[in-house]
Amino acid sequence: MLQAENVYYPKELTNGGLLGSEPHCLQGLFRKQPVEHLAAGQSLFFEGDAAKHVFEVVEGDLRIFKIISDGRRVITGFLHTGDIVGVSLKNHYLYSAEAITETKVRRFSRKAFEAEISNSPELRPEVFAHLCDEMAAAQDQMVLLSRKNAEERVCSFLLKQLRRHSGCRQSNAIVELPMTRLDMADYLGLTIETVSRTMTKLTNKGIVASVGRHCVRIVRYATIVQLSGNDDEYDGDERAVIAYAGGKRH
Amino acid sequence: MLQAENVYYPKELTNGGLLGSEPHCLQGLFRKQPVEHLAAGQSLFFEGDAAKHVFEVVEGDLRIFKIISDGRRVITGFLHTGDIVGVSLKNHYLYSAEAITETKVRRFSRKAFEAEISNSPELRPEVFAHLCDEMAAAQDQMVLLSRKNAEERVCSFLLKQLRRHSGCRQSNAIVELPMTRLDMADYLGLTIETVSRTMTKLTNKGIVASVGRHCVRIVRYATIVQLSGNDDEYDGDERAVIAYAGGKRH
DNA sequence: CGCATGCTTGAATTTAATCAACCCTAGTGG
DNA sequence: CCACTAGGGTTGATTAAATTCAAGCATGCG
Repeated sequence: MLQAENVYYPKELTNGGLLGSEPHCLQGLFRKQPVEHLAAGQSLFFEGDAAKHVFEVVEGDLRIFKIISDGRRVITGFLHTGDIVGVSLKNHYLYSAEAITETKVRRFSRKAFEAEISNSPELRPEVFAHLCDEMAAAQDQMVLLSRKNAEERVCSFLLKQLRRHSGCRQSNAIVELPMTRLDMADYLGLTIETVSRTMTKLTNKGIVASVGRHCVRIVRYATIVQLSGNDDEYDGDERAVIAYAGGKRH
Repeated sequence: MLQAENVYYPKELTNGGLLGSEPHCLQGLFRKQPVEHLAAGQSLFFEGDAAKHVFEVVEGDLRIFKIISDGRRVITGFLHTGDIVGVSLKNHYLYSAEAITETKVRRFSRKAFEAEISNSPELRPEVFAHLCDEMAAAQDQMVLLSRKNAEERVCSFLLKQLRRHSGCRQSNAIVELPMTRLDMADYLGLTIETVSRTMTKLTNKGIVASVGRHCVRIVRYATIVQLSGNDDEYDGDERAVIAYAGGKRH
């Protein structure tokens, strides 16, 4: 089921184990754990499995997904270097995780993880912030899936990828898309054909430029922001309140 | 902006204030707070506002929503008696909250709330569980919005409402729908017309029976479960693993 | 080279959205 | 008490967007 069954696990660190070197960030907890390798396509865990570990992505990309009754797949998120997965759940994983590219992860027992957290007033706010970010992302995704058309979805996605990797917001930035078109489709609630057509359209309009299959250059950043349907101009503290009246219906 | 500006707020309770009567559940924290009344349609807080309070719904129903650029509204959830709102965020509310029916709430300062939490090893797991539930609900909603058709959405919604109020899962149960059809539509990512048509269809097929505008009787529970597209038969610990192959495409 | 996989493109179909009309009910006021 | 009204809800006809079905293209790998 899980790979890496032959990896050696050192005795799990309890809070005692970190005396004198208390980590000040979540990633720090994983520092001493051995790195495990996942080949592209390999599963890290499955929806419904007992949630025994929390993971840090050391390098690579994964998809997080759920499968419903008749085989339809919904990707609820992608993970990248530095991300942590497995915090926001109780006893069982709510979703499956699978490597997209070759990937390196570190794991930490949830039990020990929770012990560390509850004993560290330093770390607790960080976990809380992590959960809030996850929640905010989920809400944005609900907005996207609920009310955005294909073009808006794809543009939102490109921006998200852009901001994740580089903090860079300029035109001419390069966005990596390690996942397949099917992954994108299952994340955006579209079909592979619609994603493809939309990408082509953006390319033809000169808004992005294709750089091979898994890479895109942002040509007109401002246009993408506009097409994404997020009022992203205002992402500071103050936010314009927009009345709910007479807008586009859907 | 907010109503109840003329309500008297007692000095906010810090952890000291609860000596000798430490609450063992989140709702307990609010016990001493005054009850505020909201008329139907009144706002509790707005997306983007500084998140100064956490709220407990004492009685009534609210909608939680976001508005995007051109006025499109997305309802990300409904709140009912006993629910707590405002936990999973950092400095600003991520959404607006509005009373659907006449509603009573209690508020608690976030600062004091967080102090209580971080000083109570009893309460912390409860907050954590709350966040996990919120997260799980968000994921289910993403699945619904991403891959379910109108009928599946409406059936999923009816089941959710049914389970929320009564734990009752039988046929012939009555489901209250205090919200309008527009609320349902904006929650389910549909239009009001599609919601209406779908409800009519379910009624004509004898699966539900209409009991006035805001009420429905579940006639064939099993059928609704089936139509909801959730593999809800298995909600114990073990879960069937379903291969991702050859299912309905969308 | 030849195959497989992933991606693109085109045409037909389907679902839900849109546009438009009408109905029902609760609440108001004469 | 009844008529009127406004808001919410339903229903029908038409349209639009995305899906589905189908074919072909590109890239990478044995």
